[in-house]
Amino acid sequence: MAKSGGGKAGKPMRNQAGDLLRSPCPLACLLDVCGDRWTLLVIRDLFFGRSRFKDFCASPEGIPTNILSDRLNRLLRHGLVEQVPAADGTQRMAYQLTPKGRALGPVLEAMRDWGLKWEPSTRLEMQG
Amino acid sequence: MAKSGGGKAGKPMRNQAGDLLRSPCPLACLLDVCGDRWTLLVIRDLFFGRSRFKDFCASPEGIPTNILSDRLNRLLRHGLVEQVPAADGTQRMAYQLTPKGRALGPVLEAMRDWGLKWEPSTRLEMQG
DNA sequence: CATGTTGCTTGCAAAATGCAAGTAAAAGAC
DNA sequence: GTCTTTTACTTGCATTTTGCAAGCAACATG
Repeated sequence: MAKSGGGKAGKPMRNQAGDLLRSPCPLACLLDVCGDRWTLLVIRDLFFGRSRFKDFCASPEGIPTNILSDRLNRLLRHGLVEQVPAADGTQRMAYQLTPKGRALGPVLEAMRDWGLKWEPSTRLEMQG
Repeated sequence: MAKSGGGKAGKPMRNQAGDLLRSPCPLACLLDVCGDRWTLLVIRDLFFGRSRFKDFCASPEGIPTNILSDRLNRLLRHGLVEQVPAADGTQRMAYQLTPKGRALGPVLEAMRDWGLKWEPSTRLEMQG
């Protein structure tokens, strides 16, 4: 019997961060970056204009700080997020979406719309 | 100092499957159902017309069978997938999307479009 | 009935997660 | 400048999830 999984031939494909792809499927590739319970919530917060570590921590879901640190680094590595000097005049750095990260807008909108329609206990909050 | 995370008051909110919500955010709610590296690939396969356990196993990403079993049960529990008698005349059951599951179409499309645009090593395959 | 296929479950090692605590640089108060 | 607080993390560790291989029972096929 032929092996079912894995790329069948040629050189192994990699995403923009250099990680091996499970398959050439664009969906699978995105899931390797954002396929967990936290990453898209950080991206949501970035869309809401939040830009600092503490801001992400303050979101109602309560992401653990070690997870947040890991996810921000992954997003930096994959080029969805970049760091810039904070706008408040301090020495701190702020996180913001790159064009590649902002391009997830339609994904977040579609997911939000699904939730609002099919999970009645959800609602939009006044955040951002 | 006020606690940053968690629902602040009232009764705990739950999704349609009865699980506690991390927050009222529709995005967070969807991620509690589909927020991992495999679930949306199963849903993708269902959109492609695949309906049997072995079909999902045969996808190029190679989902482990215990994970597949767990994810199918979760999707059943949340009402995104249902089981019906298989169309091939045998005694077996087939999985198929409910309207709630099919409503994820726009999410998958947006994710696919993102991957095709921003991860050049991905492509649509002739599957389905 | 013998053999292969399908749809799982089980066992277990490895990895990821979640929580609390610790830390160091920067900012603000005095 | 010194003291205190805030910010942005890291570390340790217990718990949970994942991934792989194997096992197995119901069904299908010849």
